[in-house]
Amino acid sequence: MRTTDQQAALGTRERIVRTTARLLQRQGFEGTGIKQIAREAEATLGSVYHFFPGGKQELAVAAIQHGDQEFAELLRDGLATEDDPAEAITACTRLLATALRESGWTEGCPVTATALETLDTSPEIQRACGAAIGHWCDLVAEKLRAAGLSEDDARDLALTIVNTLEGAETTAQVLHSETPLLTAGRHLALLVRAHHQGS
Amino acid sequence: MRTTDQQAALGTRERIVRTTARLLQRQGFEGTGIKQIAREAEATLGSVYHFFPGGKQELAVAAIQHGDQEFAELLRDGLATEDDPAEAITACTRLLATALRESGWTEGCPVTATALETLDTSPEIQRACGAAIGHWCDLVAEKLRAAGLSEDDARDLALTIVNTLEGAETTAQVLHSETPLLTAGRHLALLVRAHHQGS
DNA sequence: GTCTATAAGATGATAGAC
DNA sequence: GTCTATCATCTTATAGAC
Repeated sequence: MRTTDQQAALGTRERIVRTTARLLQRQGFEGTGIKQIAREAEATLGSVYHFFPGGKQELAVAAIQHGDQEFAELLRDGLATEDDPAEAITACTRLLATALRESGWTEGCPVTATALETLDTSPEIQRACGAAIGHWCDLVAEKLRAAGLSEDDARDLALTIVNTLEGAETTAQVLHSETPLLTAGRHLALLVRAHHQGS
Repeated sequence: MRTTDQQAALGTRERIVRTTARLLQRQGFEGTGIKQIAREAEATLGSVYHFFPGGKQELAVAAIQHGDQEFAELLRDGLATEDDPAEAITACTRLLATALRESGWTEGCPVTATALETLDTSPEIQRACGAAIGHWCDLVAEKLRAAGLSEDDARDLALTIVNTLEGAETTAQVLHSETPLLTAGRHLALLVRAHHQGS
C-alpha cells in the first residue's frame, strides 16, 4: 500500500497533521518547510493555512500533540504485554527498536528534535513537548505503582525510564542500530527490579 | 567579562567554530544561519567561507567535533572526582545540571539536535555525531573497567549511561529543571553498583 | 475548502576589491 | 585574510478567484 493510498481515506486536516509529525521526527522544525508538508500531505498551501491560520508554529504544536498520543499508544501496548513491570519496559524497548528499524531509522521520538530547536524561540512548542514527556512519564509511573512501588519511587523511576528511552532512541538513529535500545531494555529491567524487590 | 572580550584573544577560525558549536546546541543545524554565525563570532562572511570552503556542512562537522571534545572534557573531569564509579557518574550528572542551569537551559548536548535534523541529508555530520557518542562511551567504559567490570559489561553499561545522560539533558532543557539529570544520577549510580558488586 | 500567484524577506554561497 | 555587494533561490505567509 503506497503512502498515497494510505492517506486517501483521511481528512485533509488529519493528513496535514500526520505528515507534519512524521517530517518533524526526521528533519526537525526548521528543516521542514510548509510547502514540503503540503506536497507530501497531498494538500495545497491554501488548505494548510485554512486549517492552521497560526502558521507553522500552530501546525507544529498540533503535530507534537499527535506524536505525543502515538508514542503513548506504543507505550501502552508495550506496558500491557507483561504483568511484571521490568519485562514490560523491556518489551517497550523492543517495540521501539523494531519500529525504528522498519522506518529506516528515521521515525524516532516525535519531540526531541523540535524541542531542542525551539528552546529560545517558541514557548508554545516547548509547552507541548513538556506535556508530552509528562504524559509518557505518567503512563510508566502508573505501571510501576500498580506493581507496588511507592508514589515517589514510581514517579522518579518513570522519569529516568522515559529519558533513557529518548536518549537510546536518538543514538540508535545515529548509529543505525537496535543495540542502544535493546541494551537500555536490559539495564532498565535491572533498575526496575532493584526498586521492585526492595520496596 | 563580555562575550566580546572572551573571544578577543582567539583566532578567527576558533571563534567561528566555537560560536557555531554553541548555536547548534540551541537552534540545531537548519535553525542556525551562516550570517548569524559570522555576526556572533565577530567575523565576516568572507572569513567564514575562507576557513570553511565546504560551507555550512563542513562548518557543522568542525563544530560537532569541537563539542565532542568539550563534552569529553566535562566527562573526564566528572569521572576523575571520585574513585567509586557509581559516585563518579553521579558527579557527572551534577556537573551537567549546573552547567545547563547556568547557561539558561540552552547549552546542552552538542550533537543531539543537529544529528536528528540531518538524518536523511548529511552522512558526514552523522559520522561526526556517531564518533562523538563513541568517544564518550569509551571514556565511561574505561572508568568502569578500571573499577573491575568485565569488558562486555563496561561497554554495554557505558552505552546506557551516555544515552541516559543525553535523554535526561534534553528533558532538563525542555522543563527548565535540574531534576531529570539529578534523578538520572541516582538511578545510574544504582545501576553501576548492581554491576560492580555482582561482578 | 481548494487552488494559484505573489509579496516580502531570508538563505547559502560567490565574486572581486582591498 | 578581510570585507562588501550581490546572485539565485528558497522561505513563510497572504490575497483573492473559484
